[in-house]
Amino acid sequence: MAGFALVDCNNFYASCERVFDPRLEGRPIVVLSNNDGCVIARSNEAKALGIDMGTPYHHCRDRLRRHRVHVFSSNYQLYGDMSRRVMDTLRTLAPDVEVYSIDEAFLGLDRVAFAAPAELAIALRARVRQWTGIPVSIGIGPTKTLAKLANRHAKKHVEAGVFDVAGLADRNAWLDRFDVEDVWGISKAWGGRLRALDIRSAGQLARADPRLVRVHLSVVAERIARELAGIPCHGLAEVTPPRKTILASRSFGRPVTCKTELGQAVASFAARACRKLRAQGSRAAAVQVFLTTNRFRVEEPQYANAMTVGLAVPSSDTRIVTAHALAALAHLYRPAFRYQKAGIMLLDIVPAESGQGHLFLPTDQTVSDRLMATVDRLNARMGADTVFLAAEGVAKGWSMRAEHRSPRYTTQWTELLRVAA
DNA sequence: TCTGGGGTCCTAGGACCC
DNA sequence: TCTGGGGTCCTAGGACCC
Repeated sequence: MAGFALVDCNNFYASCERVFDPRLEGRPIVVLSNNDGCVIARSNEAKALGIDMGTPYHHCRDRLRRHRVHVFSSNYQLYGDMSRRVMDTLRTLAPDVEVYSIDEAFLGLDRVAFAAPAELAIALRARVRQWTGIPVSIGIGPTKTLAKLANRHAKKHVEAGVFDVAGLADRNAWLDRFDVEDVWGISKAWGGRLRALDIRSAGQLARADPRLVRVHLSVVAERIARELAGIPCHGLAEVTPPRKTILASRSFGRPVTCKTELGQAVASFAARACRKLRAQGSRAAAVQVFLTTNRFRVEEPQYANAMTVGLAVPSSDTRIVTAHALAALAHLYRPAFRYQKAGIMLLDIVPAESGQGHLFLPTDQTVSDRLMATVDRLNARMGADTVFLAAEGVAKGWSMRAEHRSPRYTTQWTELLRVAA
């Protein structure tokens, strides 16, 4: 049984909030981006009210209030943990799972113990719902791109939430019902260029000459066309390769002008990035620091800049990375600007064990590695920010806004769900 | 007052080498 | 008037995704 299934959690963030507060069932919900900036998730009821994805919160706040929409700040500790539970549940019935995003997974169908893919899908859907409380939709097809499209169909048009392309009598006619922009990987911009070639529907793209698509767009688009035609160009990527870049950045809850506060923010980002770096068993050989004013405030003076510094020896030591990041910040900082965002990116990432030494510097990292491992263990066990560098500061007046965050029910001892008070 | 964060891949062009 | 050819590596920018 070849092919792929795409499992996609329905309105994932909104569904996570509902799991822990069933009163929200049937009520409109939106979830905001970091810093309570934009709407990034909506329940079906909120979609029906015409709340668009990506709308700035301050543009729709009054409408949300009028319609009694329940508003949540992003709660990534909760969503990340719920995601892990969903993925673990999928693995109980499907041995080959590629976690594609926080709310999506591709399954390989070669080794599953069901007569038909749709039977597996129905069983999975029921089990995920029962074990985690999260509703999912499942699309099945001979390529990832077709499974994606099948998922879209399942979510919109199938009560059971499962759809298999193989059951179609006329796949071309089915594909013709989708706009070309509905296809995974075809954005609005590419859709426009395809329309100029008179390719308007998914079906037309599937039937187009892939070489023509390559000439006018790119090899990436060519693969999409081939996949739509049923020719697999992408396999299942079960093991996630280590990240090649690691980014940690945030918008500030209010404009920041003070160099000390910027330094504390950058130190906090460095700590987060280094934790991710160590978690995947890597070291970084370069650090980039960037900062920017608020580009939406056109009446204010604007400044954005970035600087990359190399490390003598690849490191995952928060102290070393922070020191380099702060040195870069000192070069970048200009007084008299109102900064809105800063961040750091770790680059030139290498496996920790294959670290090349330094000709003249001592490179025994045992002490550093043990210290960092201890810090990570403490923070994992006792809660984030139990131990941190003083450079991060403690007041954190620049922290992002999160005025509507629900409790972190599953990851913080102090925020467990209260059944009776 | 208020507009997210975190990734990947591909391509073009310049630097540099023989 | 004439001024090689072919390759690799790096980087910036642009495209896409959730």
